[in-house]
Formats: sequence, structure tokens, C-alpha cells
Amino acid sequence: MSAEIARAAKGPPRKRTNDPEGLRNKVLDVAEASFQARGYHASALGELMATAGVTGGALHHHFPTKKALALAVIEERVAAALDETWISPVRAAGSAREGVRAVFEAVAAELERQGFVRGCPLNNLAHELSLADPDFRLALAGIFAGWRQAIADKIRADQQAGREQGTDPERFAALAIAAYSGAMSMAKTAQDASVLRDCLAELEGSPTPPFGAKRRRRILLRPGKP
Amino acid sequence: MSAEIARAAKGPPRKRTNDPEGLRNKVLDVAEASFQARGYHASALGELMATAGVTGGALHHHFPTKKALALAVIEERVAAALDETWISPVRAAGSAREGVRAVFEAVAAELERQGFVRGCPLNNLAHELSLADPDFRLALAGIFAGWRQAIADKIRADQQAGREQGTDPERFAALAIAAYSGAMSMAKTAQDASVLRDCLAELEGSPTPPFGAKRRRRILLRPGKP
DNA sequence: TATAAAACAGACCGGTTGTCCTGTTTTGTC
DNA sequence: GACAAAACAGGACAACCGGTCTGTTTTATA
Repeated sequence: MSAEIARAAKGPPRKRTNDPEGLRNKVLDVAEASFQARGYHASALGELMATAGVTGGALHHHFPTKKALALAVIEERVAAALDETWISPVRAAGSAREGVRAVFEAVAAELERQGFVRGCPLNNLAHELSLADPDFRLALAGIFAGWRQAIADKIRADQQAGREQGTDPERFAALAIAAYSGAMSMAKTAQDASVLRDCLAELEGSPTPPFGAKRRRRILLRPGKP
Repeated sequence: MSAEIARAAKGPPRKRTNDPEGLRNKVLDVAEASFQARGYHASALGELMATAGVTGGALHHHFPTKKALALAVIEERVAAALDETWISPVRAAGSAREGVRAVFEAVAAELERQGFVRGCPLNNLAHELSLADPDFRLALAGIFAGWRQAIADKIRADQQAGREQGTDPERFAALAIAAYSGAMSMAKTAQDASVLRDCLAELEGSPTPPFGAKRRRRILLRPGKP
């Protein structure tokens, strides 16, 4: 038994410091990671409490039900993650196509660096929860809609600058998101991020690589066991 | 209480007819539907047994564990469903692009007819189970690989006939699958199949529809409650 | 028809899960 | 400092889940 635990167990009743926001964030952190790694149904609140170092009373005070916790993860964390990885970079890019390309490459590079593909948080939860509960579905659909609109808006901005005249903004956004989502699904299942680059290359219509050129095969599968 | 139940409950010990294959198929039917509608973890074996009209002993005889049942669903049913909806039509089509287009349209039409989007069986399970268990992941990855190879092979056949000279078979297949998977994910979350047509149109580079043309919005959401 | 194996019936159990409930402590407010 | 509300502690519990177990019936084989 570690000294810390022993002290906590045998020491005199220590002072407690209330930090509702901090505790809430800690729970959200652990829940986000657990939902991403194991999914909603496979995540047990007991283990979540133990990992976060939170008691049942505290958890129930901030999130009355498991559903409420998941809804908070979706609306706060998943949406924010998508903003950071997709929406902001696309907005900041020189054009919509450049933005999409940059995101694809950045994600592929990050996955190869990590050596493990956990999949897209939004798609992971969307698949598991869309049919399970209307509230889940609506929350997830809203995030998808915002994603699509951000890309479509970027195309429209390009068009106002005289570019992308032959492009339909909504269609382009739909395909970009679908290609990314589907590629992540394949990458997660195969534990190989190279399919992201394949999809990007085909999406951009880049020339076929010379015959006989070895296709780099990134062997991943180095499960991060914390 | 229905007459049937009363008879079954009070009548003399009736004859039993062993039908291992039929019973196995019935269980597989119900499991496939339940996994598709609710996912693996949310599917309880108890309800599955009740729906299929099968006792615990019989279920355990054919499928020792829940995992074994899921593996059978994946290897037999999910693979077969993909063969029927994707691989066979693509092989039978005049070209790879025609095949992909036909599948997209057929699925979109079917979804609109059904009035409900349950999502792609393969992707549904892939998202939930890929990280949960290596056996699941390998089985699912194999199906993805076969899917991709079938499309790539069709491109190669086109190339031997003098077409698609500038197309990379593997990349084309990857994007076709990713676009479909991702579009199904969005369609399932939004309960709107129109995104499938959007992705197909963009994938084929079809001309932008005239400005002001109403985008047909298929309102779905007619959950099949059996 | 004898017999062994396969097919099936149905109860049982240990473990887990999400939620609830009753207290206690901290914190903001007058 | 009084006091009410918020924040937190921690146990209890009922429902449920998946797996196991024993026993019975059917079926294939000889």
C-alpha cells in the first residue's frame, strides 16, 4: 500500500477543498477518454469514478445520470475537439481545399506518431448512440451539421474570391466529411493510417504513382496502455 | 393470455423436433438485427433468447459465449450482406465507376423507401468492436480488405479493357468505401439519406445544380417498431 | 433395438451496473 | 456567526447480465 493511500486512509479527517468546476472537468476528461477508447455502453461508471478519483456522490451531483454525462461529453468535449482539429484549421486555411488537405495530413501524421488509431470521437459515438436515444442523436447531428457548414462556408468564401466556381459547397463539404469519417473508420479497424493518405490523394485527383513504387505500409498497433 | 401460449404452457409434453441448423440461423437472424439496431454491448442475450424463442441451453450449445455469437454474425452475416449489396453488384456492373454509382443509388433509394437509416452493419460493428477485442478487429478488417480488393480488382479489369488508365485502383477503392461509410454515418445520425446522393454527385464530379434549385430534403424518421 | 452423441430445456449463480439515499462538510450570504 | 444552499462522501440496493450446470429428449449409427 502506497504511503499516499495509507495517509489518506489512516490520517485524521483532512480538510476538503470544494472545486466543483475542477471536479467536473476531471470527470469529463476521464469520461471523454473512456468513451473514446471503449465506447459508451462498455464504460462503467464505477471504473470511471476510480480513475477520476471521484466519489459516487460527487459524480451524481454533477451528472445525475450516465446519459447526462454522455450528453455533456458530446456537447462540450466532442464538439470542441472537432473545432480544434477541423473547423478552426479550415477557417484559417488559404482555401477550403487547402484546409481539408492540411487536416487530412495533420491527422495522418499524428496517428502515425501515436502509433495507434482510436478513431474519430464524433463518429465513434454517433455509431453507437444515434439509434439509442433521440437526445443523443440530435446532439450528434448538430455537430455534424456545424462541421459541414464550416466547410461549405469556406467554399463560398473561395467563390466570392473568384475560385471554385464549379463547386457545390454543400456537396463538397459532404464528401470531405464522409471521406474523412470513412477513412478513419477503416484506419481504426485496420490500425493503419495510410488509408487516410490514399483517400486524400484520390480526393485531390493526384497522379497515379509510378508502377512498381512500393506503397508504404505503416504497421501500427502499439496500444497505449496507461 | 393467447390460446397458443396457454396450450404451450398447459398442454401435455409435446414432441420436440431437433433442427440445429434452423435454430442456429434463427439465432443468427435475431442477433444480426439486434446488433444492427442496438449494437453489441446494448444487446442482451436474455432478450435475444426471448425474441428468437430459444432457451439458454440451446443458445449455449451453438454459441458458447456472446463473443462467439458476434464473431459468427460478423463472419457469416455481415460479410454476406456486404457481398450482396456491394461486391456482387460491382462485379456485375459494366465498370467500376458504374458499379459504385449503382450501389450508392440503390442504397439511397432503399433507405428512402424504408424511411429509416440503420447504418452500415460493418461500420456499426467496426466502430464498437475494433478496439474492444483483437479477434473482432481482425475479422472486421478482413471484410474491409475484401471489399476494397473487389473494387480495386474491378478497376484493374477496366484498365485491361483500356479504360481508367489514370486511376490508381487501391486509392479509388479506398475513397469509394470511405465516402460510402462516412455518408452512411452522417445519414444515420441525421436520419436523412440525401447525403448519400450528395457524396455520389461530388464523387463523380457532376455539374453544380442551377442556383436556386430546391435541394430535396428527405425527412425520414419512421422508426420501425416491430 | 441398444447406445452414444448431439440437441435442447431450464434453473441457478456470482458479479456488475446504474441509481438512489442519507449524512456530512464546505461555501456563500446576510 | 447564523443559516441555507451547494458540494461532496459513501454505502445500499434492486435489476440485470453472461455464463455454468444438470438433466432430458431427440437422433444417428450399428
